[in-house]
Amino acid sequence: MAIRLQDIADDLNLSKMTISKVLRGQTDVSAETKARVLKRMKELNYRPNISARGLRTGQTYSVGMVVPTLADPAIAQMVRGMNEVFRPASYSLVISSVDGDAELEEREAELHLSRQVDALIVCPRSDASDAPQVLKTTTVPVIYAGSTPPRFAGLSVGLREAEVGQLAAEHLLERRCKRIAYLRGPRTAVADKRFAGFLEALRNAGVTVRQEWIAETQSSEAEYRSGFAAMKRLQAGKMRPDGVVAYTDLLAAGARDAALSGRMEIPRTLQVIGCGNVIEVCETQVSLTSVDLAREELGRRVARMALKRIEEKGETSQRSATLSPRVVQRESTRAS
Amino acid sequence: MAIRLQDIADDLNLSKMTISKVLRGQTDVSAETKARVLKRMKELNYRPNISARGLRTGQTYSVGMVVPTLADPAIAQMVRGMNEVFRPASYSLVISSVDGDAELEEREAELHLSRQVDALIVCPRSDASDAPQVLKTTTVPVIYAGSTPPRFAGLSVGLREAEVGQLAAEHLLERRCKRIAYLRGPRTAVADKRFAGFLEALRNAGVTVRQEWIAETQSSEAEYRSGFAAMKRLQAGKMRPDGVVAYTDLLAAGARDAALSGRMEIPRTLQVIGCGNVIEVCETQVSLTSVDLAREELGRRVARMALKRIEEKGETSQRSATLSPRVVQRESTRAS
DNA sequence: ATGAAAGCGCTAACAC
DNA sequence: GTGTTAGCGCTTTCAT
Repeated sequence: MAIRLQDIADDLNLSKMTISKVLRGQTDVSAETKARVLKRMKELNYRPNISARGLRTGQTYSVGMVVPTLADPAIAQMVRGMNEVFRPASYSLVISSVDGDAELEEREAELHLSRQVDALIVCPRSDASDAPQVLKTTTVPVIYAGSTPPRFAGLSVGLREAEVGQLAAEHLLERRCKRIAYLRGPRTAVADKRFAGFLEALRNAGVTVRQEWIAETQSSEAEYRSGFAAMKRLQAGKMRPDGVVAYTDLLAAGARDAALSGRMEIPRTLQVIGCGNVIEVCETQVSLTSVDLAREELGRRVARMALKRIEEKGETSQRSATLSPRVVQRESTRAS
Repeated sequence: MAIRLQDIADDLNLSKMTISKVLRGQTDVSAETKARVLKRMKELNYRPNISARGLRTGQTYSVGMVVPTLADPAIAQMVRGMNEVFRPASYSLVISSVDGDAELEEREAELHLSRQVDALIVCPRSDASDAPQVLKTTTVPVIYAGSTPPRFAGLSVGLREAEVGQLAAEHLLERRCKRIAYLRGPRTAVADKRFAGFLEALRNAGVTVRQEWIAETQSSEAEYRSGFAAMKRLQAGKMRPDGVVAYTDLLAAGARDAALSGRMEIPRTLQVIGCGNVIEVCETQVSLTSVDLAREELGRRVARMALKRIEEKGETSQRSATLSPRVVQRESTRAS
């Protein structure tokens, strides 16, 4: 077995209490003793048993996180933001990925609670209509990251999704686009909100929305191809769009490449804007203007909220927060 | 506080031992009692405290994993493979991302040990020359995933990196390429091995390697642009390559797009092959042939190795394993 | 400044 | 089939 407090105590003819005090930086230990203890700890490669400590104190300094998938740059960004806050506070983030499986999400959330996390962060699956059951029966703080499922009355940090569509539309309108197409993406709550924002911006600008320019795209697989195909279809119509808003950067990239492979020039005859601001995708070819979804900031906010809720044990002085997206301009739209 | 075994025991006028037995599926409990207990557990939303159990049994059923970054599709694939093995065995994978920081890697590994993981999996940073110090002073099984750092004498599951370069070269040679360029990527051990394999394949085929076709590319940032620029340079030379092997898919994509934007046709006048088989990157434009790095299988193997090592407590009947890559053909190279 | 006792929630080993 | 005792490694509380 590994080295324990007791071993060090025996070794130094002290009680384990004294060792424990040194370990936790208590001040009522003589400097000399403290030095001896620390030295021996190093030598023996002592590592405190966090489970045991947690059992005693009721705090594990770990925060659970449930995400639909790890293969999503947005998640990686959020996690980076969270760690920025958690690490300095000595908390660890324990992530589990559930591959979009609702049942697994339930099980993993439960597992986290069993492991005594101090808080639980949930990134809802895109099609989630409800929070996992477990979360309703726990006193552990739960925070939603990205959006709150409709029937969950808890804390969350979200993004003004409607603004995403709105900003994208306004960006193109400011650049004199008159015929703006939209690549719709999946039929999820998030996608619907972005689309609604897009429509509203056009309406506010007095620009008509033509049904034929609202392009349905395939499911999340093969997004690029889906965007490519949709753009080809749009180009085949008699009225060609002079601007495209796409639900994701990959859709936008597909649309861009379809346009380039046709007769279009970007941004001269067609301007394109995506969502996500995923650099690996945006910084290609004629680079893509994109709506940044503030994932890192979102991660930071969620983490800070979690820490606060952990501290205040019970009374909840807190409110959910919502962030705004912003446009990052690149070559696929004009400068002014 | 949460519900404990004791609460259920009190509730049902049983000893907590009986409850514990039901919890763990022991058979020496009457069917009737068992049913009552299970029912009450459900009702009260009882969740066993895994820390406490771990403290007692010395097993936490969690496996730590340290990765250089989460924003890497290869990692996501490995994790999927691991979970495929771990979940059915009731183990959880606890991942921490260290953003390529050696010191952080050390700290996170230590943290995992403090949290009493049953095994530790490490994905070495690309520039790692040595394993974290902590790992030398622990009895917990440690397994390297992807490659073993030079000075670490432990278990690992790796990939025959030289074969990656070799397969790529052979793929192009079989397709009648005579003038094969190579986009080299960063100066890491892995990149060097792939390059060595590439050189060997050419030598075996009696094809000369021209220095001017070995293109240095920028650091990992902006890979696409780097590949694009490198290809432009190659095209500007008097002897133009008729085939390109790139260290990553993103480099390959950049090279492909540079070629397409010039006078080249792919695969007719230029054939391109990348490494990584990242679908989001490969399935674009003229889709990219790529060397698949068997990440999911690697994850599975690592996980199985971890479970075995956990079981056999001490004696180590095991040897490291090495997997082979394989080529996935797409449009950027010819059919035959 | 140091230490003894008790107990966090659970389970192994053994009675009954 | 059920219960008792002891203890995993640590910290809290209170003596000394």
